[in-house]
Amino acid sequence: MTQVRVRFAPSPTGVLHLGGARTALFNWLWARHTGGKFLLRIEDTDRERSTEESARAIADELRWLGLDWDEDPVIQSSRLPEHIAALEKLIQQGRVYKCYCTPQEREAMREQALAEKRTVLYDGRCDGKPDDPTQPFVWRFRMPRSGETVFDDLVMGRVVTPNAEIEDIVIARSDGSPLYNFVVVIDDAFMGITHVIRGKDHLTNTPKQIQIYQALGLSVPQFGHLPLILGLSKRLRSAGIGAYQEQGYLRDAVNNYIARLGWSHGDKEIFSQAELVELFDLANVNRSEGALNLEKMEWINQQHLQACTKERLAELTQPFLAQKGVEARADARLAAACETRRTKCRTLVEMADSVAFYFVADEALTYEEAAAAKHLVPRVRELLAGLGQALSSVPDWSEPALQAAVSGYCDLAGIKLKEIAQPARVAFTGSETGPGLYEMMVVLGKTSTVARLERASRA
RNA sequence: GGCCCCAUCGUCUAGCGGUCUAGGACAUCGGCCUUUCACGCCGACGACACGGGUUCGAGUCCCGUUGGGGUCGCCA
Repeated sequence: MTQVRVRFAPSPTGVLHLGGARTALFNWLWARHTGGKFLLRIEDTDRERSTEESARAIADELRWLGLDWDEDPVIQSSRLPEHIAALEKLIQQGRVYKCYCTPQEREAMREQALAEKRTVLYDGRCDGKPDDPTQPFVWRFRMPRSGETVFDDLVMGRVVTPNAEIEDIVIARSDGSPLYNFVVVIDDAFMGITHVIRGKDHLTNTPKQIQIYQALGLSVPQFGHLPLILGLSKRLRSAGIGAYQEQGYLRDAVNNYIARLGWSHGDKEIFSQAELVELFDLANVNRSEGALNLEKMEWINQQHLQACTKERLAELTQPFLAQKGVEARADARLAAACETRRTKCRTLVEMADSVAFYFVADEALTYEEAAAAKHLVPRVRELLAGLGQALSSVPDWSEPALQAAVSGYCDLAGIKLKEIAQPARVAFTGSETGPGLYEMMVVLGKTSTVARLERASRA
C-alpha cells in the first residue's frame, strides 16, 4: 500500500476554531498513525476574504496543538497557472461549456424549482449555445445526465448520488478565476493526497469532485467525512483555539477532548498525544454528530494537569502568574507550590490564581473580608501569635516536624487542631480555602510562615 | 421544499443478532475520607425516538414515520 498523504486545507478567513482543529487533528492522527504525511494547504482563492494574518494565526494555533506538517504549505493562489491549464484541458475535451445566464435568470430557475418541489438545479440551458463574444460568461462543467456516482466513505459508508441530482457546476468565474470545487481536485491530486478527511459539510461536494477527477483522468482519493460539532453558540463558534490556550487549557487536553468528540476507544477517556496516535483509527469515528460539553472539557483538562510533573506544571503556570502581575520564576519553589494545589485546579488560570498567595509579600497579603471576620477574632489572634512563636523555634522545617510542632502547641494551649487550622489558613492565604497546612508551610518557608502568623495576630 | 447524512441516559459514548433486567465518563444528588477546598472511593438518578417487518431470538438487520444535521453561491 502506498504511503498515506493527508492534508488540512483551511481558508484563511479567521481563526482556527474547534471544528477546524478537530478536522486537522484527525488528519494529523491518521498520518502519524499510519506513518504517512500530514500537509497543509492554504485555500486563499477568495481574495476578498483571505488574509495573511489569518493564515499566520491558523498556523500558530496548529503549532500550539502540536499538529506539525511535513512539507512546505501549499498556497493555493500560487497555483493559478496549473488551474488554468486544467481548465483548458477540459475546454479542449468539450467537458465544459460557457454559461451566459444572469443572476436574475438563475433566481427564476430556483424559484420555479422550489414552486414545483424539485431539486434546485441549473438546467443546462446554455449547453450547446453558440458563442457570444459580447456577453460575459462563466465556465460550467457538464455532469453526466444519467447513472449515479458512488463512493465508499471511510466514515459514512457507501454514498450513492443519482447523477441527475448533480448540477453542472460553475468552475470558473466570469473573470476567468477558477472556483473551489475545481481547484481542490487539481491541488489534492498535485499533492498526492490519498485520503481526503474533512467536515461533513463537504459530503455533497464529493460526487461533483469525483466527476472532475474522472474527467481529468486523475485517480480518485478515498474520502472520510467527519460529523460536525453541534451546539456551538455564536460565541463558541467564533472562539479560536487561542482562546482555550488563554483560558488555561493544556494542548493535550484540547486534543483529547476534541478527539473524543466523535471518536472513541472503548471506555477510555484520557489519552496522551502519543496514545491518540497509537490508537486512532478512522474506522472508529462515529457517524453521528456530537455536541460540545465544556464541563467535560474542563474535567479532561484537570486530568491532564494531574498527569504533569510538578516541574512541567511550574513552567506552564509561570506565564499565567506573570499575566496577573505576580513575579515568580518557574523554579523548584513554584513547582512545590503547584504541587500543593494540583488536585484542586481545572485550568492553569485557576492554578495561577490559587498559588499566587505564596508569592506576594507577607505584608501585602490581602484577607478576604468574610474570612477575616470569621476567623481572625481576638482570642484566636492570640493563639496565632503563640503558634508563630512556637514555630519560630522549629529546627527541622519539614512536614512531620511541623505537624508535631503544631499538635504540640495545641496540647499546650488546650485546644483542638480544628480551632486553629482555619484561622492559620486565613493567615497564610488570606482565604478559607487552600492547600494542606503543613505542605503549605513547607513551601512558604519559616520566615514567611512566622511573619504571616504574626501579622494576622495583630490584624 | 429536493437531495444526502444521522438517531443508546441532560451531554460524550460502549455495544459490531443471544453474554443487555444495556456498560463507562461528564454533570446532578447522597455517603465515606478530612484541618478548608479539592482529589479519591462508594452509591443513587438516568437512555436503546416511534411503528412495522426479518429471525427461534433485535439496541444490534430491513422498511416507514418522526426528529436532528448538512447541502442546494461567479464562498471555501
